[in-house]
Amino acid sequence: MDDPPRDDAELLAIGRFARLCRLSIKQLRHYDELGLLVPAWVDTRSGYRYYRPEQARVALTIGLLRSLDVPLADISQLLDGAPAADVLGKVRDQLEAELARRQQSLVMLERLLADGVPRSEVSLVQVAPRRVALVRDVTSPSRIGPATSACVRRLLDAFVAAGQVPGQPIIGLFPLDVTDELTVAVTAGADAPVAGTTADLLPGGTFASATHLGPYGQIGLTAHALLAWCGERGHQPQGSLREVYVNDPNTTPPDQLVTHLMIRLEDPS
Amino acid sequence: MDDPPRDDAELLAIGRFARLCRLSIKQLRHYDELGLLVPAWVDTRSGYRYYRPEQARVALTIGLLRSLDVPLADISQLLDGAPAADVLGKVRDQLEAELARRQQSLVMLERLLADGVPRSEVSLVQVAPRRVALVRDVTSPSRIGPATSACVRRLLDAFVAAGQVPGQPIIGLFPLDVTDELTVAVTAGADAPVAGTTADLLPGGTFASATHLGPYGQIGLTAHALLAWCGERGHQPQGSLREVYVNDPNTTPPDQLVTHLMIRLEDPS
DNA sequence: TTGCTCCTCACGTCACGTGAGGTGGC
DNA sequence: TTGCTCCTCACGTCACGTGAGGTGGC
Repeated sequence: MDDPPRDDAELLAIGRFARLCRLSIKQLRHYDELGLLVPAWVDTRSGYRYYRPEQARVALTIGLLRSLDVPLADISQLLDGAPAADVLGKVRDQLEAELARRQQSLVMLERLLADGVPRSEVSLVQVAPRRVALVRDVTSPSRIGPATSACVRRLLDAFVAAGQVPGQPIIGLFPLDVTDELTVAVTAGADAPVAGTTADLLPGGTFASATHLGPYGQIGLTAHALLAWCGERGHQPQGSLREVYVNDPNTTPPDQLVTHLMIRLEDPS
Repeated sequence: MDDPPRDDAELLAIGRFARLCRLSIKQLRHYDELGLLVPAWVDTRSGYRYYRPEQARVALTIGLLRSLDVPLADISQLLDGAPAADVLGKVRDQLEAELARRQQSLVMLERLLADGVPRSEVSLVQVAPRRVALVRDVTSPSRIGPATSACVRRLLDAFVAAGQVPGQPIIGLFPLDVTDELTVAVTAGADAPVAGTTADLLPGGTFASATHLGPYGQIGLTAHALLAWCGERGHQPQGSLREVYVNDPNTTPPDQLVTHLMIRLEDPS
């Protein structure tokens, strides 16, 4: 296998082939190492790589997919004959999720640019335990918004179906740890069990509380201020972050939505 | 400086501080190394890092900015007192550009999912040299679309102002090498010079030609097919990629736009 | 003392870009 | 032969995560 193939007049050294395919020499060497695009012939004594013109199509396809940020591992699967619908479908879904996240980041950045890092007023409040009907969902960080509104709808529907009236206000519960998978829950006051919901008891105690004014998408900023307040004082927040929804987002413009954010502090010992 | 500060009752070991700030221990150590967030005191014999509760606010701010993908170098500048408008403004602009690029990638991916990697029909055509009036602009890859339409407008305006009629069709010229900064040009036939434009002569010769049907944003796919055709045959494309605009995008729906893509091949020797 | 916490390396990630230092090909 | 092309390391990028192996603190 040390002999060049017969029609070696057609063979191109890596530099010419790279120009033909608009790839860098380093890229071609990298794709060779990965077995993604192996030269038609390699001179064993010099190590020189030689390509065939027909390999240009694959090379250009790799370049096209890379320009769309498709990872090499996925390109590899495609070239190995994996169904494009599966591989590219997955890539598209990931890209969509990433885009949604970045859009949110952009909105947050604009707000930070306009108002700076927030320093909301924080107060300590005593809260009594509360019997509630609860509905929950497991979701990803980027889908907190939709998942929460879906929970609210399910909760209110359950009250209607049961012929009961939800106790105001509606309160959302969110874990403080940021993980890939998190559980959001939405509650409303209920003295008797409500079918299709879980009966739960929200613990009382001392809470740190800050008020967020504006769209739900920016609650993170006020949560940051609240956590900073707790941290500065050495308080270790307990349990989950509570969001007390003061208005109905269906009838209130986003800029005027009022939400109380609350975190329970450890019991004094 | 080896003694702990007086009020060491307030000092927190890295683990407690990390939980307080929702950062990982590894992150805190990293920020220490970078000088971004230095512990209030470090035990020189054990190497243990100790933080003060008041440092939680800075730590949380770093976490907030990181969750928006602000690079540590920019966060560092912000903490050093650089104007937020400058630093975050730059970050926002970069994010916007990145978002636009990803949006385009998403559209391309959808099209690839629907139709697969394109294999357009390619033909060889002889083209005569052509006297043209030319308008050009230097832009970035992500702004090719807007930059091109701006050139078309400037070109047509120049013809109107000069009281001359542009020779059909309008042809765009694009470099084949992908770089950060590229020059796009738009031309229309003109026998006499037109004020506000450059007189130029488009060379004739043998061209490989493929026809793109659909929105301009997806011309890249047909260009890929055309380059693949050339590459397979070992043709080294010369000069720039020509786009011959057959329709007026103001009166034709994007899905029905017809564009001929042409690349000049080397002269037979 | 037992565990738990913390420490410092060192390596991996992803897809290359950028030299350094040397040799092969025409 | 002169240059030009190509070669193989090796290191850097960015912000950490993940062990390995060991020690300090209460």
